Amino acid sequence: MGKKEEVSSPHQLHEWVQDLKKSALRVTAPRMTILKAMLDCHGPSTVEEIHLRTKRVNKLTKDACDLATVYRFVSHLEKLRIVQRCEFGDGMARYELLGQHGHHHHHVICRSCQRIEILKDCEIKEMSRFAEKRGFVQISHSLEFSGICLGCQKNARSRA
Amino acid sequence: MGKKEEVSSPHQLHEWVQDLKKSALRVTAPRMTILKAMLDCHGPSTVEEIHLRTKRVNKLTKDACDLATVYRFVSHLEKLRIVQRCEFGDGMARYELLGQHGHHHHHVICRSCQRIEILKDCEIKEMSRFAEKRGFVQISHSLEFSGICLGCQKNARSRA
DNA sequence: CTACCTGCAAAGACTTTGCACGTGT
DNA sequence: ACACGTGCAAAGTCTTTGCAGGTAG
Repeated sequence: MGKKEEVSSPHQLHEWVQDLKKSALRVTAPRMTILKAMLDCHGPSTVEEIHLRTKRVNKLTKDACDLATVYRFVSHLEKLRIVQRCEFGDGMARYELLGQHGHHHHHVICRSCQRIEILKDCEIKEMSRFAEKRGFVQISHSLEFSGICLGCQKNARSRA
Repeated sequence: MGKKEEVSSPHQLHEWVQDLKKSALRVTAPRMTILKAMLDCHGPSTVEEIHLRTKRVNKLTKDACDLATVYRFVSHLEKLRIVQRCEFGDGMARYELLGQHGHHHHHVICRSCQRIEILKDCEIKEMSRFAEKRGFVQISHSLEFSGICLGCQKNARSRA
């Protein structure tokens, strides 16, 4: 009511359908439901949460699809850069639609209730302050980079 | 040979023994071996890697202790802030001694060979450049904060 | 002597995989 | 038609836990 609902869902959906087709991925009922479920999730969600939402989105009492299907599909969506995978160190991956809050952003999670909030700024000190302003205490963070190192680049070249 | 070996291991060990005693944790053979094994690991290591090193450190052919013992002990070490836990999003936690390279630092991991390098600077742009200078390509990063949110602080107070 | 620690084995949690059947294109 | 997607169940990883016997303080 007071909150803005996700806008342009139909538009978003249509765009994703194009992305799937471009990548030779098929547009199926379970996949559409998963996309709708993810639109319905506000923020990074575990595969199980997404799976639960497929039930709700379809207004069904039984699951809209198998949990394995969600796992397989979010993995595709990650490669297509439609979702980003987030790790909070609590043993399960979370997936979040990109484009909802701009590309490549980060989060604060409450170690007690697991609620996740979004940080828009991308400067580490700014972001830390952001979390403080929201009243968080005992703030810690983890920052890890990944890439392909020199050695592996050379190996790849010599294999080619 | 060319590289500096870990200095003051005996001193380090003695310090940790004091930390354990202060926390009413017992000083046992398996625990000493795990600490030595961690000193022998240069950088963040998985529990399995640490476990393997306990064999080598003791020059034994059989395991110096059970894998479960390593899990239980590193968890203690984390609470004592003797080690820090790192997550690289590949499904297993890594543990690294603090104090070896200064407190609270971050890493680059090669997505291909899993080799981990240490980043000393703590400014995100600087760090990204650091990884580039080392020849990494396709660099991405993940940054997540955690803390205790306002709601949970209030709940904790009202429960007290 | 007592509380804590350990090894062993089993269970748990999340995720991946194999396979036969179904379905987009 | 045929490759791709799906459900189901089983297996795979990493990690945690229960318990009986052992040990530090």
